[in-house]
Amino acid sequence: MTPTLPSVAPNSGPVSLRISEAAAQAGTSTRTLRYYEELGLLRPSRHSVGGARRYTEDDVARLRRIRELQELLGFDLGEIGDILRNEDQLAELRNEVQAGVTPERHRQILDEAMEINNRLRALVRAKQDRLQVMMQELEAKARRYRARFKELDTGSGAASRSRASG
Amino acid sequence: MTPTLPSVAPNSGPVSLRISEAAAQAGTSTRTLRYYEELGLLRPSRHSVGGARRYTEDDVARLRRIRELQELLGFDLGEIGDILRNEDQLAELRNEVQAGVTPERHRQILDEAMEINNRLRALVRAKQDRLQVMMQELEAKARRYRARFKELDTGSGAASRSRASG
DNA sequence: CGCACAGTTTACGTGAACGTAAAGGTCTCA
DNA sequence: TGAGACCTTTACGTTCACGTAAACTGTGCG
Repeated sequence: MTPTLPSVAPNSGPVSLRISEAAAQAGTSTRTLRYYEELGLLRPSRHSVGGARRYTEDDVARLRRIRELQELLGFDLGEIGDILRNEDQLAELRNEVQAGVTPERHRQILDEAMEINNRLRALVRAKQDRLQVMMQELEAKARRYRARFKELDTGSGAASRSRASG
Repeated sequence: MTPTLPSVAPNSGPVSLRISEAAAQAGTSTRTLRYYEELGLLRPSRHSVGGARRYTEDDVARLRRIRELQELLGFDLGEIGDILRNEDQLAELRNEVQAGVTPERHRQILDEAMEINNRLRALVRAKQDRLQVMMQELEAKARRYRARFKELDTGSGAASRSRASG
């Protein structure tokens, strides 16, 4: 049988997923997760006693985030690393793990985060605009196609076929 | 000097661009154009006497189309080839180069085009939706960042810094 | 305990999309 | 008639993002 997780209690604490499960939840492979870890993008929050990677739901969320930045915005993994590292710094500040941080440093990190945020939003807007243009072109084409279908149907008395619906 | 184009008349007929110019207009490289040609994606409409590639504005438009499908929708060059080939078939029909085409064949090609069009539109819509979600998340983050800036500013009496504007 | 499956590291392989260099041909101008 | 910028083909190189295989370890069940 497939080995169950080292469940201390039947279902307590943050649910730990093995690597194959985490990969499946994000629609990717175990190799990909190990590769991301190698690049410093995604570290499992925990390990089993034997050293096997155990992922939390937050880890999976981070993984999904990576995939979105990659597939949707077209960043390479290096750029994604830059983005994530900055957010991690910010998270560290919030957790006040770093009590001895100066307000200047705090402000600097916030500035960086804001700049990245601005760049991302600009990029998203740009993509949205381009997609809208493309969509309009596609719709125009669809209209032309439909017109040509009508032409064909009226031109010949043939019965209308199965047709992909707009 | 840079050799001028074999201008029969100062500026008549479809403007022919050399490969470097066409590449520049699409923001890519000459290698890329030759590669696309190798894959059957983009053939220059004309050649110089000596055999050099000459691209029309339509060729450049097609090139830009390829880049959009690649960068915006994430297709690989093989899939883009499928899409373009179908559209080319349709264009051939319009030009009635193929006079001996049966209405059945005509309808079949139109059906294929419509199906591709539907798939593309669905994909664009999906991307638009995902981008919108991402944008909302980014905006939420931006708001949190701004709140933290205020925290910092009121917390200390320091002068406000240069700040990235939202 | 031992089986079977999942996980581990290490390392080489792969496909896509070009980059780049070599060796030569072409086109226009001076 | 060069000079020089641009072009050609051929072919090997490169980067990214993993895939895949090998050899080994760990985990849970019967």
